[in-house]
Amino acid sequence: MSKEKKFTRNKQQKIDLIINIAYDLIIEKGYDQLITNHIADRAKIGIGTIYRNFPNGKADIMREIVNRNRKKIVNLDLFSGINESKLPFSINQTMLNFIKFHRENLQFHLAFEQSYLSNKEIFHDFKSSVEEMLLKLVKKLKKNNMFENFSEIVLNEKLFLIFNVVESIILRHILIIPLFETDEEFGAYLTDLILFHFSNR
Amino acid sequence: MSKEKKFTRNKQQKIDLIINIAYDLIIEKGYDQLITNHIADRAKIGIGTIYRNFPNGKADIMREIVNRNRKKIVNLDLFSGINESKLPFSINQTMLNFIKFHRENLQFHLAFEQSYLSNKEIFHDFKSSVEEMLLKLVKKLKKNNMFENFSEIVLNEKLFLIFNVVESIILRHILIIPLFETDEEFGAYLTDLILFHFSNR
Amino acid sequence: MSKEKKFTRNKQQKIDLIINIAYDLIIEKGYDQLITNHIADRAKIGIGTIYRNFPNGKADIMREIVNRNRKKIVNLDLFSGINESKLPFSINQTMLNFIKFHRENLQFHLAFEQSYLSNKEIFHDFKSSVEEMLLKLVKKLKKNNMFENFSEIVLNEKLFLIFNVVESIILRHILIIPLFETDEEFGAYLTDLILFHFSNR
Amino acid sequence: MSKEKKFTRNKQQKIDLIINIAYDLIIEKGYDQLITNHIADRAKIGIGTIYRNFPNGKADIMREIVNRNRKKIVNLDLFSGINESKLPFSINQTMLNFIKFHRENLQFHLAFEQSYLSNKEIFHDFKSSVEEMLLKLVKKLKKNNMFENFSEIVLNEKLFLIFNVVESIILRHILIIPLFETDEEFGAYLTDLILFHFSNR
DNA sequence: TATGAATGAGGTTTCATTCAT
DNA sequence: TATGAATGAAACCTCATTCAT
Repeated sequence: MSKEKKFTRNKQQKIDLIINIAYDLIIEKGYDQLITNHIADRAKIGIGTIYRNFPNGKADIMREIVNRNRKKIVNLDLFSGINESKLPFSINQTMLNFIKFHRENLQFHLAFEQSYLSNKEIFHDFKSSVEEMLLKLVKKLKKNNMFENFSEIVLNEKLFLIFNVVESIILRHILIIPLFETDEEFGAYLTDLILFHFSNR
Repeated sequence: MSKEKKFTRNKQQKIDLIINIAYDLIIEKGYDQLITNHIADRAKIGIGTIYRNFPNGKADIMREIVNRNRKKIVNLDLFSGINESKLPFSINQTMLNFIKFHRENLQFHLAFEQSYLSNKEIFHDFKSSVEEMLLKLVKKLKKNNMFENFSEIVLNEKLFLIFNVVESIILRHILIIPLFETDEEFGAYLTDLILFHFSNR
Repeated sequence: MSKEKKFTRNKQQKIDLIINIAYDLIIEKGYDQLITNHIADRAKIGIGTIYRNFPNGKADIMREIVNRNRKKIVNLDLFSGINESKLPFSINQTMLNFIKFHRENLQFHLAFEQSYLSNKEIFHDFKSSVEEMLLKLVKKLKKNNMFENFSEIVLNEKLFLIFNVVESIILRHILIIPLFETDEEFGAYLTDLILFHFSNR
Repeated sequence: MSKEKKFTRNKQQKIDLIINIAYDLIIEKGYDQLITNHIADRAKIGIGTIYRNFPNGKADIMREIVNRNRKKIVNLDLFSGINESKLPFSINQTMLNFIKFHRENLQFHLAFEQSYLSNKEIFHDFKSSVEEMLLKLVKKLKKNNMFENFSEIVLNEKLFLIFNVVESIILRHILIIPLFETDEEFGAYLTDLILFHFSNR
């Protein structure tokens, strides 16, 4: 097979290209500087091709980006390392990872916030994402015989609350106002906070 | 009764008018739909008047709006009702007010978030606002002989953390994903959360 | 017969149209009254088309106009009729043509001056134009065995000086202050002046 | 008389202030960047005061600037040093001064050209200036018994031509395209050129 | 199906001039 | 008479979207 061989990219490849380039541009410049023409230029495709594949332009593209990158926004997988037998330690580890994870995906998170502030629809996908991932997480924990004193429903509720609380605090810390001087302190605080949720409340 | 005059001369009045109309427009349409020409049209003033008073247009206007409406964003006054002798109750009241307050100022908060995501400068004012108000709050509580087992510095730190944590959770609940079904439940949760911060941590 | 079409697609045609209309407008109103919107209006094209083809607007357009009309500014071809065997006469003819040429292109010359007084870049093209045309002229004269007592380099230098001197005097005469009452007198003076440059200097 | 004493500037002082500041601004930024509001700002007077004294704004101001600075544009005084008994030398000196003079007033000359290209009226004053100064110069030379073989009228005509020719060449050299490598060469050339005008022509 | 030239509404900003105070 | 706030036409330019090819 010669490397010279040029093949016309098929539909799916074009879509992938558009999404990837749009993602890069968002990280580089932010959501409000995401210009459809720039995407076409950098992807070396016609602007028409973008509109053929994403009839509502920018909004559709962002929606697809969010769908493909849910894990960069939500990622409940990180919580699956929690181990009841060594709770504080495993939670602490999880939190440190969670903080790190948010720091790494800072730009994307910013863009995501920007986009859903002006386009609520993007948010639907996010919500169902959280619910779906949470369900999986609970199933997994239960399979590992964790938190047997909580019913599946209660565990689901608890984790849902914890996830949202922890995430909003981390985002505030990273995006808005630093609340702790080191990640270690911050992680310790979040660990305490989670344990508080599992206490007699 | 004055005749039809081509010009009306009152700088401060014009500035106020611009700010008020811009505020209304933001509430109605959001920050990215805040258009200088629309402000001028609705205020029935020349577009030049806006740029005379706000040389950087939209950015300057938003900054001034934020400055004038800090209390709609931060408002730590609400916390001054906390009474150590009947802590749970007074905190609960405070939280209910705090939730209500955020719900009332939802649109503005949204606009504020939108604006500082694309214009970091606006944020400086917010930060110093928080710090300043916090200082006042601590002084007031101390004067009323509250929390005597905490030094002023420690109390300041604690309240800073509590404020940010509570606020980010409330905003997530209101703007993004509802975490509780009723405000009473939510208030109760936040109360517990605050008490946790005052426990042996 | 084509139906009414919303878009007409012919990049080069559009570019030519823009340039031609801009040229006309410059002749009519001068460089500082050349407004991108006016060009679009008169050409019945969208303003965006102008900015697509000339990203820096007016400056780019003027630059292209100057490039396309170099001969209306410089035109050393006129000098190629110089015949050493009947020098005074051929020079005189050349000068009369040169004067006439400048009078015909007066408005454009004015616009050109206006434009390069506020936009030095436009000038680069002019300079290289002069040099290039001069080189061609010298080659041509040499091929016709003219001015054999001057080396190519010396002839080039002499003609460069003569061209600039003559041109600046003609422009002063036409644009600023009339120096002679008739073109014949003026032509005779310029002829003498050129001969002076070919004398023992 | 106390230095504290504040006196209201009278009309003439205001006019002078406006003219001086406008002149400075022109030198700094060029004619098309001369903004009436900037003049008022820098002069610390109201914009209304400018329009009271110069009802046609910018145009009137430039006209007055030109009137007051004729000598920076024309300055035939420089020619009064010409001495028939040592003609080449005195002309050469004059030319070197003339070149230097133009170089020093380059910015102003540029602004002057810019202004009269878009406002021909400014030019009237210039023309009469040249004529008037020329008349004085001729009278002076005659009084010193110079050029006795030319009638006053002829001398006037000759000097008028010489002045315009020399000036246009110098301006081309300085503003547009350098014609000589050193001022000495340039001065020598101009000297020859002037002598040519005084020869049997 | 892919292209990208063309569109033009809509945004920002400037600045000469007017006129109420 | 001096002021400078106010004006607003008019300039600039952007970019999501359409559609002829």
